[in-house]
Amino acid sequence: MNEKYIPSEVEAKWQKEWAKENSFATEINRQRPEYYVLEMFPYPSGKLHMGHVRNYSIGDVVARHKKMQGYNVMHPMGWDAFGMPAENAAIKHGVHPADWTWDNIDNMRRQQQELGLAYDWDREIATCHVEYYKWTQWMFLLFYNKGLAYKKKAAVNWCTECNTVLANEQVVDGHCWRCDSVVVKKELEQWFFKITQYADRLLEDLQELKGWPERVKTMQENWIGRSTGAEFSFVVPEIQEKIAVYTTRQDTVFGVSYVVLAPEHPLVDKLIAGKEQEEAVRRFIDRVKDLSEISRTSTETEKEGVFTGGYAVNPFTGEQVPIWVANYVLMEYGTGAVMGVPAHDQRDWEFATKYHLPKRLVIQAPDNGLSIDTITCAYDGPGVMVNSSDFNGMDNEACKEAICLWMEERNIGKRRVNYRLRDWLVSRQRYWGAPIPMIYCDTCGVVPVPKEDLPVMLPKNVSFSAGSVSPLAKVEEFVNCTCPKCGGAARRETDTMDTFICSSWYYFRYTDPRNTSQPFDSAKANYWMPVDQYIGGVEHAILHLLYARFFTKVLKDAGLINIGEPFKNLLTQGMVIKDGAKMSKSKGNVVSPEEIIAKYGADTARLFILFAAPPERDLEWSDQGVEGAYRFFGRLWRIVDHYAACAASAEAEYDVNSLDKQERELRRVLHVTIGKVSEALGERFSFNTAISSIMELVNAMYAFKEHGTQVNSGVIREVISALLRLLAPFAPHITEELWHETIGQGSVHEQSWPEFDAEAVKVDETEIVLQINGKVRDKIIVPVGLGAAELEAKAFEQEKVKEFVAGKTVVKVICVPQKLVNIVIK
RNA sequence: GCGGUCGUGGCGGAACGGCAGACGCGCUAGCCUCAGGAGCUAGUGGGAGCAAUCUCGUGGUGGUUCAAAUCCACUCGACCGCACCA
Repeated sequence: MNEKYIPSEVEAKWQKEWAKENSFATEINRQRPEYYVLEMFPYPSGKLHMGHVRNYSIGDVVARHKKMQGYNVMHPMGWDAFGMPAENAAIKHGVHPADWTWDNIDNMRRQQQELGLAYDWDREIATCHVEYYKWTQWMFLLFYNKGLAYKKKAAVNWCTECNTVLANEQVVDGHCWRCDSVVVKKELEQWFFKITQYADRLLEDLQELKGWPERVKTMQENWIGRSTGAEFSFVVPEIQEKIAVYTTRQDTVFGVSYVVLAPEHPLVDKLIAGKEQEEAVRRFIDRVKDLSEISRTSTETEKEGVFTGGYAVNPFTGEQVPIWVANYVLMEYGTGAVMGVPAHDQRDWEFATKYHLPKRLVIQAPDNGLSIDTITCAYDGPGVMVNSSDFNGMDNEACKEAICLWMEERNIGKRRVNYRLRDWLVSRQRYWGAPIPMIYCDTCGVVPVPKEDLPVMLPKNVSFSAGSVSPLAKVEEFVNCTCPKCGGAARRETDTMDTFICSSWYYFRYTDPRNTSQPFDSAKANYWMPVDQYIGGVEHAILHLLYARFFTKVLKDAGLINIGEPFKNLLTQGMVIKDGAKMSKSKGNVVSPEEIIAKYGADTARLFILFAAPPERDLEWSDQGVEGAYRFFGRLWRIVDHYAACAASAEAEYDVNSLDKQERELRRVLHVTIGKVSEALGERFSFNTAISSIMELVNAMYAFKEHGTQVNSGVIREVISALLRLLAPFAPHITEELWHETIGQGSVHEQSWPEFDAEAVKVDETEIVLQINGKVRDKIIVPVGLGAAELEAKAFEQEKVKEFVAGKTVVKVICVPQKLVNIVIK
């Protein structure tokens, strides 16, 4: 065995070997429990970054550990390969997006292999492959046929840099999630998926997700934004129209002093036509529309509005109230119109104060302390109804219900549930995506491409230039087609799909990646799904993770699968940070995985990343920490080298009773370690503590080595065998090499997980802490299993205890066997 | 404003309510060495003391408990998400 640890030699050697064996290919096997571990597949940007390394290292440990535990593990990898950067590269450098993408995939796959990641490469997929996007198109048709895909004209988010529309989820603080440039509103006709139809189930089923971080569930909950209230209408007699309003505070209807419309509200025109206010209202609306989305919806922005000149009738009181238009009312939420109750809504309060609109108190606080003349802000607490006709005296919460009944009886309104969630805008005016399989025919209208005609191939010969027209629109051969219904001349849809559609079902495709007749076989999907452990960044909390849940529910309803949630357990890994900031080119603080692997090897890179912080927390990069991980492997190598011959020559079976004290102690530490590592890799995924206990075991081996030359080779073999198996999921290469140098047969990765021997960790004596009034004053060594009474007696025999107790009264004695004695004195 | 997460040595981080600081980094000393930015061994929270030992210490203030980093209340700070959502 080589005396020195040379990672490059060891790693190259085993990577070659593993590739030859295709060791991580999996098939359905009903003899063993299945386990599906998945890392979010990457966009093939060209190179792996440390975030990827962290993501895949975590997944790899889980996969390898579960396999050693006897699970039938599926651990696949693939490519989220459609998307903007490929197209930008085409515009900038004249490379075709397809060539650019496939080259990048090759490079990143090579890097993953250099990390020693245990993937089933037979299942590799790429969403830009025609055999994949054919089924993405099939999915689109499924949604269309279920009435879940539709086209509508709406004010949509437009990224000026990407030259395409974006879904609401993809706009972050008014900026594009990918390129960070400002997003503007544009009135366009676009394709949508009806995710709002699933809003309730997406919300309710969050409760099922016991294995998801609270944070992610809350974010989804916020995003869906369910609220319950009522909808009813104010009649506007002069134009014979009704203004519907949505409110969660139907208990305050008697306090309405005005109605406000969003500037975009369709009734505004009719209402102001011919009035003296018309000019002023139009000027106001034009000004508000010019404001960016961010400033328009900011809480900082001052509430502004204008009177329309019109009046509406409050159906509860018969009163006429003025109708205003104001910037703080959003057309997209509720009905685009709200009732103004200044006394009980802070926004209305501010608005009414500014424009001298009347305020009426309709809920009195429990202490009777509210008077409309003295309060200085809206009261939104609980209380008793006042100034509310028949509802006076009622508790306001109960009143909410009573008002609903009253409305429903008279048929003037109803209960309503509202969501913040909007439908998912799925069309994109870009080339590098899956073409939307729709055809426009002058005679037949919108016609879906028949499933048997799929795929709608993405043409290769396209000219790329920056601009707002989808490149596909300029490809005559693509656009012109025949109508599948009437056979007449027709045009293809030239938009492609949001790449989040591609990534919404890829985890199903892994279960049956080469199927040519359907997206996947249901039996296979049902065998593997749901994903037992999903791992990825938290940035997808309400993007990919919400879309994927939506897709899963639709596929379930379509009878394709029998599960309602795709990801049983979710681990959101933290970012990799350097000098306090996320690694990024612009900050110049990037450490490339390539560099680290070349210098220290993949095992070191993996070990450092897993050891430096718990997986869900941010990880501060430390070059010295990397050195430390490397040093540990050197230490491991030398100690195993020292005992290699001894271990290799030993029999696997030996008499545990023949061990001397030091050997017993070493064996005890081994089994303590097995226990700790097993526990740490169980539910908790605290890889850092798992590694620290393995380090302690190695330290114990060095301590043992100090003690002499005569050793029982059996225990040495047991220790090395178990040590290498414990470490194998973290550092696959070095453990494989050392395994072959010592234990020998087969691959360490084909071995079973070490078994914990409870007998081995038993000790004869244990240390007991003696406390006086909760403070540690002494420690004694006592035989294990000493009862409380004996322990107490022993404690009082101690000189130190006697000193403390002398002249005092013993109030109480607490004995925790095996742990401590606490004597309370006064 | 609403919701979530989190505050522990010089640093990354450990601690089923039971010895705070495991493990690693850094630092110090000794050994080994021609040498070492290699390796091995030992030490390493602050303060006091020659020492045994004492004392303070997990953002802050209270509380529960024999016992609190851990549980509860309030508070301060950091980060994240949503935010004029009616």
